[in-house]
Amino acid sequence: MPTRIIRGAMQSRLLENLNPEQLAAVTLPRESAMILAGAGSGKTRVLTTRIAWLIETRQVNPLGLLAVTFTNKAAREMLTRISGMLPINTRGMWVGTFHGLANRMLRAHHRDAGLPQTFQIMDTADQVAMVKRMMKANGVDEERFKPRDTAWFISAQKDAGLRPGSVEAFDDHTRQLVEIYRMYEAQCQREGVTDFAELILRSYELLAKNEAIREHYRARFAHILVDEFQDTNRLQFDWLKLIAGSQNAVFAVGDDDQSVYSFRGAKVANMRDFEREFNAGTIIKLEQNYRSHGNILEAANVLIGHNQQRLGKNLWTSESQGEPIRLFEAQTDFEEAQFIVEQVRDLKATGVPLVEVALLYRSNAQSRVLEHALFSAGLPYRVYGGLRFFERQEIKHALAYLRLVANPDDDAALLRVINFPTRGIGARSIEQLQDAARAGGTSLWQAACSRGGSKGGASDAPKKGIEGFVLLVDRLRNECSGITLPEMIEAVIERSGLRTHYEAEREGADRIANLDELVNAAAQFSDDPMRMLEMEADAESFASQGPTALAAARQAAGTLDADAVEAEADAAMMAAGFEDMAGMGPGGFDGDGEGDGAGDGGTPANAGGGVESVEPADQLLIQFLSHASLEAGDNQANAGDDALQLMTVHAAKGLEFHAVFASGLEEGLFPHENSLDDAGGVEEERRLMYVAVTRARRRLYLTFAQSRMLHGQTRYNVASRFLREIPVKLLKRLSPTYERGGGSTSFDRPRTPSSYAPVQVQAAPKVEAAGMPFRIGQNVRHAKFGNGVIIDAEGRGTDARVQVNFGREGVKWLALAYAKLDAA
DNA sequence: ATTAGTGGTGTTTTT
DNA sequence: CACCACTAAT
Repeated sequence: MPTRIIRGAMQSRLLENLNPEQLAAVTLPRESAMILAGAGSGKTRVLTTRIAWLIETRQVNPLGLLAVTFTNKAAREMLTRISGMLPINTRGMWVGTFHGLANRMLRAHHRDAGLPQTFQIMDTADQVAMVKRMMKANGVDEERFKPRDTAWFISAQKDAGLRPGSVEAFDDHTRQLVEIYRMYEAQCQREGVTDFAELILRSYELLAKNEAIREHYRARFAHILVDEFQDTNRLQFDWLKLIAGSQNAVFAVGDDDQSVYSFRGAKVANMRDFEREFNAGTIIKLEQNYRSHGNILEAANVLIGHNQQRLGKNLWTSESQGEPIRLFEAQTDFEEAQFIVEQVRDLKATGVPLVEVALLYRSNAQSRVLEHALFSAGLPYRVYGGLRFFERQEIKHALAYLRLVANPDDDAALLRVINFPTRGIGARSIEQLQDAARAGGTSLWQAACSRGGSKGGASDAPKKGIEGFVLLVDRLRNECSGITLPEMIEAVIERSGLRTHYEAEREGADRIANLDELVNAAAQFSDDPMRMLEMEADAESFASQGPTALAAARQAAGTLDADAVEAEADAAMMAAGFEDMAGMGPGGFDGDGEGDGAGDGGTPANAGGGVESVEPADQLLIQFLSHASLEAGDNQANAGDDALQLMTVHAAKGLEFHAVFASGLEEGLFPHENSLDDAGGVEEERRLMYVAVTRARRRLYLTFAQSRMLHGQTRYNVASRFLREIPVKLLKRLSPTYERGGGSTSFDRPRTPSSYAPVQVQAAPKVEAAGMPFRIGQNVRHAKFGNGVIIDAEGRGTDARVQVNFGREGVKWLALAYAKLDAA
């Protein structure tokens, strides 16, 4: 076969239509580099084309590169695009999220990492529950140390790479937190569970401590590519450094203007530090935007220009100005929703598919009103975020039973279901169990077994309940051997009594449906080709456990031996038209070739067998549970339908739409009030706004409401400062279809920085007929605080007091007898 | 010992 | 409003 000709043709096709900067980035030599990629500048394209180019020009074997993203969606997207560009099988490639890849590495080397093969991953809720248990057990004051905050503290330490012994505590409070951290950590180890941050920290430590493993991965991954680099935290930064060593090239793509995850430990400073710490030779800026029309882009540029802390970058487009940005001021959140419904209908009527329309908001709570309006209007929509599938309580209950089947020492799982459905085990019994477990240094499960079994004696009622529970789980475990994953879940749902329980519940129909959906999800997962990725990781674990283990694995696995793996990899290469690469070691540089191959061989279930006598079906179960933790799943099923897309601005990062509605643009909401006091908080909110604006290709709506129901009460807000930062010439004011009288509004007022106040409400309710000259919703002026709006009032005559929202100056109660307030 | 009912509290963004 | 912790009734 004339390989050279094919290769030449493919190469030119790959690099077609790249602009000079993109081309330079894609074809950089093997050295670390930072690509400063603005919104819509073809970031993902550059990343994936670079991967394809490296493979296609034989600079690297597909298995010799590592590509890291933050979201599962981004990882999937990358794999899809790569397979679209090259006729290769992406299976087995290390492309995934930090957490996913760390998990994969830990599964492969669980012994060296000090974890049981069956280790589970707790989500945030589990983590908080565990912290709470630790605090209770050790008599920590729950008033002074809130479980949520403490869990957050622990994660933050891990994100910084700090174990309890390394945290610097200068005050009692911190010392106590560290103490809880220490207990938490010990408990996790006892139970064989991890949390999100632990995956990466543990993986980091594994690489740091174990030279053989470190060198293995360093030899393998000649090219490391990182997406959304601005979102990396310190630990992830160090993790990358460790894998890269001094030889491997790290291709980092990021945009400091889109850094919106500092609350989760992300450090924009990592982008600056990269150059120095990774010896980056090159920095390339991608500034041509291919997404948005001129007006939208200009608005984004001006907006982000208000930030001081920037690496500096200015997007441009060759597109025309396009439509003006539409601005709508509603009186209420309800009216805002109505307006959006109208506009969406118009868009739909002009032929815009609803999946091309996004409805964005700052916080999940805002989706309710919008959903209500859309539902009433009969417009199909899909909400991202919020409570996701695997986070629903019925799903977590079912999964907890499965977790116990996989690992009975998982205390969190046990506590979740030991009395659900209720079987007469109350707080007191559980407490006794916990005492026994602590005394014996065992898991709750072990305590439950000895309690139910040996300690016969008195005819305790709780003993019966616990005994029944132990029996149930044991029976489930027996039943689960030798059946498929969906069958296991079916068995759990039936035997545990979950189905019966929810059938009896008034609102249980949805929950039953979700449980059935879980069985479906498991069936799909069992057939999912993506899952093979994980399978292969296990094949690798044999390799890294040395020749003896490898030999054992070969025997035990039957179909899987090193030769088969290599044959498989070669076959894939041949199929891809890379016959000259077949037989080449991974990475194209090293020669170890330690079974870094795909290992399904047509009998995937066998790949995980051997070594620790974990049954294939159990292996699948463990993978499914990891999957459930790491990818919480979407929360609504009908993904294929043409539906309006509802999501937070955070969730929208990386996406683009024909039309975008950014709603709730009010002071206190966006920018969010919680972010106003900390340094850099507003700048991060502004970056978030920048993300929202740059999602739109052709049409952008900015909406806000003067009053809004939030947490059960009406709040009177003023227009977001971000709206004022957008040049008026780019905006077009819209009115609702039913024209309300003219009159100035908060948006028309003089744009002094401190006047984020006024709102005009036409029919404000009268509070007090006599002795109260002001009405709720009325605009007022105060000599010191500036313009504001009345949001509450009480008393009359000389006792009369009003509560005024002065926007940036805050919300204040003022006594009319003293404060001189004028109607504005 | 469990459950149902009540009252207080607090709220961003997510792998 | 939604979630928790606590209390009173079973």
